[in-house]
Amino acid sequence: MELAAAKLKFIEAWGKLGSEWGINRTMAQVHALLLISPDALTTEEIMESLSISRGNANMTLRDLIGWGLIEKQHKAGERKEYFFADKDVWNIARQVAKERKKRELEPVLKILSELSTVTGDEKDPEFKTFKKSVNDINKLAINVDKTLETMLKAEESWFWSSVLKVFK
Amino acid sequence: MELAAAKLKFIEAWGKLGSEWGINRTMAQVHALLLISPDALTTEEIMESLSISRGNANMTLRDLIGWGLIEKQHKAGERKEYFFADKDVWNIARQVAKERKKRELEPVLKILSELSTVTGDEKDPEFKTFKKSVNDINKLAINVDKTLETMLKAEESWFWSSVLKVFK
DNA sequence: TTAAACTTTCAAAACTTATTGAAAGTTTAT
DNA sequence: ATAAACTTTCAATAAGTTTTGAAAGTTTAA
Repeated sequence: MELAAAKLKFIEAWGKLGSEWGINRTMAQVHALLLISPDALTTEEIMESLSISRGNANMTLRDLIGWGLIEKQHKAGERKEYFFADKDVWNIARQVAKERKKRELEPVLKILSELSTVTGDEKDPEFKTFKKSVNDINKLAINVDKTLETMLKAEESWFWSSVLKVFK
Repeated sequence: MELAAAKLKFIEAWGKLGSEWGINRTMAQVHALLLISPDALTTEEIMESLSISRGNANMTLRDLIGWGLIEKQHKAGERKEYFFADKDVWNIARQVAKERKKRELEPVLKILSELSTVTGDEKDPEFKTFKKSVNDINKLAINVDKTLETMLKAEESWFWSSVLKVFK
């Protein structure tokens, strides 16, 4: 396969994966573009490469910075802003895990612990079923949270060797 | 908190979480409703509880069956179909992991391994950067895949005790 | 200053996805 | 066979999300 075709395919696949996981397609595509680009790119170049508008490019770049996935770079003697992506895939995974944990898992944990406090008649099947489901989900969510916490602190090789030891 | 209020809150939270993770909100809500219901419910009851149309209820229930999260139940002497959810949270987690692995991770792995075969000039920074990113993502995805594979086969308590040993 | 270079904003439009509801289809009991 | 009970389909519509692009805002150099 040609490099140019491969790049397009990668950008498309990354965009599709993103949208299946609740991440805006364009955002995933811009990220993909920067991931495979050896140099930092300008807004103009990104607009051009992906055929997107200035407004869209600007907002998407802002969001990606918010996710900690890309950074601005200034080149001496130039006014333009350049953008580049962290190329360390383990950092990327951690960054995404960190943000989703904060934005989604933590609010859910909070609600679950609130819901765990519901009181009622232990003889009522409605109450018993509710309580059991909520408690079970709560326990699972706490384990997921702990695992993510470990991942956030860990070096890649150590993390995977630990997790994959499970196969031994 | 009252049981009735807690139920509503649970359904709402589950729906929101679902939509953040690329799962249709209504589908997540119907699942939540069945999860906390001690008895199987009819389409009618589900429509009523969540104020959704018959068509929507029917399609959503079908999708949930497709995901292996709920089942139809027939009651002796009744024509109506009843639906109930598997209440084992570990089974649910495995089922979701299994489906998403199949629907999303596997296609991506396939593309990544194709993209790994791109050939080019090792001196070209464009080529080097592309290759490195694709290879690194590929390795990470393979580890994720292996971990999910283990999870799919594992008992809950064994899986988490293995994974959480990482803390020792 | 001024104006060119560049960035940000946001209302309107385009696109995507979810939902409705009525009609068609199916099954069962009589 | 018929009709009642129930389920499924799908075209139309609504709701939600993303994108555009022109105008407003900002920064820099001269």
